[in-house]
Amino acid sequence: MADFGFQPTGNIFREREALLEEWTPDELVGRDEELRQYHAALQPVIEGETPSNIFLYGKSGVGKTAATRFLLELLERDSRDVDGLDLHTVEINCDGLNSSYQTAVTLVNELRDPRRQISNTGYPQASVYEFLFEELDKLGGTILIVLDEVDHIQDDSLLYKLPRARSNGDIEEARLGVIGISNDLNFQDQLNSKVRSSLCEKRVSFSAYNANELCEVLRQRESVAFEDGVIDDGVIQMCAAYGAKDSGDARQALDLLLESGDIAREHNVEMVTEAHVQKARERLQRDQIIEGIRNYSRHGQLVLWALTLLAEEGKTPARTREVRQPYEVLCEKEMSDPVSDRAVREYLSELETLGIISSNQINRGKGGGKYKEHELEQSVASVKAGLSELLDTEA
DNA sequence: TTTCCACAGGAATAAAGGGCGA
DNA sequence: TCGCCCTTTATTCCTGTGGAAA
Repeated sequence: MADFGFQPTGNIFREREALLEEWTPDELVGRDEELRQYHAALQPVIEGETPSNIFLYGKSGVGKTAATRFLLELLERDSRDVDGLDLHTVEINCDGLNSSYQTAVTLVNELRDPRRQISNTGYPQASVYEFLFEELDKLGGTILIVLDEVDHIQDDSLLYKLPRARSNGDIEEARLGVIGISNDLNFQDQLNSKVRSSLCEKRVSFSAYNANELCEVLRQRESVAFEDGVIDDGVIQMCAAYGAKDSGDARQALDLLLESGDIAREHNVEMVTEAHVQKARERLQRDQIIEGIRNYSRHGQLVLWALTLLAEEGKTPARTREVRQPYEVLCEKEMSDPVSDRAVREYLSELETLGIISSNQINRGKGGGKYKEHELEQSVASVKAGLSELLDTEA
């Protein structure tokens, strides 16, 4: 058997944490205008006034969450010097929370003692809101609630209630401000007009990073994260180019740099090269697929598997009914009944949202009709690797 | 200008499952 | 244990869409 003992290697990292999402830099690069607007929207807090509700929007990885953490840290620091200002911030990520109910439960548990947590089901909605307002009032002072990825909440109920809690008499002691963060640029339009006007009192739009800005961001982190001279020429540009291609996403570019460093360390080499970036990209794509469909129902995974088989045979883009044929064969092998056409359409639509496949609408007019064609957005090898890992673990 | 096609996707509804309080 | 209240996952039904063909 191989020797799995742990020995320190020649470490290329100085402070690896600087590439992680939770790390907040001393200075945010390339976000000056966004920070100026955001700062102005938070100003009432330090004046001791009721906070504005703020809505941040922009594609993923453009610095919305980082800017929030950066400014809230400063705000908390400076608020300590202001007499009579008692500031609290609560941050939750709504990814995986589909409803107002689940979000309210998460907020209650965030505010409560670990011994008094409530479960995710079983309570009437009104009781959960009652618990929430009770906890907020108990906390008192000025409370900023950050709802990251707020567009995942599929109903308006909580977003309607929170900004009105004080005027409706649900809370008496606390002053409440809601900061909603969304990757979905159309989210505001989908909101009920009353919710929109209260939740989006102040709006800050975050534009995508271009390749030059991404280079700046990566260099800033690289200088902290890595030892001097371990990054090969071209590695930063390559990560930035991939990030810019992925709609100006700094998070993906940073993940890519981190993974490249990890791969170099695994191979016990002293330099991170472009070859490591290539390898890291494949690994991240596979992980993205696994993460995206980990909690998917079996049929959702089979639909993706069916499209992958078609891609392997060079039969993509494929229309929905063409995906159905291999899907039914897979169901037969699994000895389970296939789901309806409607459900297959729903799965394909979700896979598109996850960025795992892309769908294109085709209209062939009279006699041909209108339909969608789907193809993989990631390489067949990555999808197969991701799917087999999931299907094997579940088997 | 109207017709037609092939779906897409919204809405209503059902079934199954889990936690809570009485 | 039972009824209630919530969830997720699915089905059925139905309307809307939009560009080529008639």
